[in-house]
Amino acid sequence: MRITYKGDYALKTILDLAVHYGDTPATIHNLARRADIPVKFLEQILLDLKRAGFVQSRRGKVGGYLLARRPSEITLGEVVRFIDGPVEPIICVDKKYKGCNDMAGCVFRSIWHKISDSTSKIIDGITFEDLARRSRSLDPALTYQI
Amino acid sequence: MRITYKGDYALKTILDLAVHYGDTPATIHNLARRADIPVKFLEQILLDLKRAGFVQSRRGKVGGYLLARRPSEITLGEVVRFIDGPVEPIICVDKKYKGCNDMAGCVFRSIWHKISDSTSKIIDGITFEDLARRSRSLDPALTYQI
DNA sequence: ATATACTCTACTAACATAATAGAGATTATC
DNA sequence: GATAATCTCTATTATGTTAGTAGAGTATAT
Repeated sequence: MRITYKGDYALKTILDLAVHYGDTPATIHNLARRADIPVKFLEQILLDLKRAGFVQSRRGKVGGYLLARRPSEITLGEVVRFIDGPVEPIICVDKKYKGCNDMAGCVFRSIWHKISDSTSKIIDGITFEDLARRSRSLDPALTYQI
Repeated sequence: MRITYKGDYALKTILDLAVHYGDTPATIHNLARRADIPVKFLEQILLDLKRAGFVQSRRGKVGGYLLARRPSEITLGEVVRFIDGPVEPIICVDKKYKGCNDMAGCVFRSIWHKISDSTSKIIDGITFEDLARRSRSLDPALTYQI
């Protein structure tokens, strides 16, 4: 698994929305500014996240983005997989992968599987409620921020 | 961490050399054929592995490649890191990474660190002697193969 | 000598990443 | 109903990485 800029930006944005869950919608502009993300890039990312059901939007004045689900119901793993793909270190299961002509006899497969497993255990056990709580305790100012 | 074709090929090749450790040198041609790797691509990979001290070569007739160290002294992690780079899922420590303006307040960092740790524990605890043994037990024919 | 093998540098096609650009659609408010 | 603020959507582009390919050169056992 590799987290790209896009993934990094998506996670930071969802965390921002989780920290401010219950508030008025956050505009792309503000989300971009707070996390230092190029506005036009974040536009696209938010559209993706919206189509996937992570966030919802409101148009027009007083518009912006909100989480579509409660922070406690969005895991880190879900978002990572949606943006950056499977956690497997190598896609030798995939039909497209030409490098594996000997699935049964491959001693590496069980190792890659073990790595996927341990990674999944970590990212699937963390929700954005957890992350928002940690974030608030690192910087209590966030709790009152509009 | 993502294993590329290059990494996959390097691991398979070193495993092949480990399984046949003590034999006469294996030619690029044979190594490539046995693992279904493009010959010219494997040439480059083996030169890299040689420069890094994993393998040694002999030129001319009866030439080929041998492991430069005992299989028990080469870990999976060493080879993976050499070919495919660090195991960290995101290089937010790196100076080049522009996405992190808030190292101290980032709740994700400890998570990425945890993932690197668990991955490292797996790949650094496995040597090519282990892998060769597993490989032989999966396909006993390999033990006697020239 | 010669065949067999490794050595080295350069080049390239395809794809992924990280944006940027610009026109369009919706809505609160005056 | 005009306007400003905001989201929506498609296209384009620059850069880097990956996965090779090409070809000329060097060493050595026989």
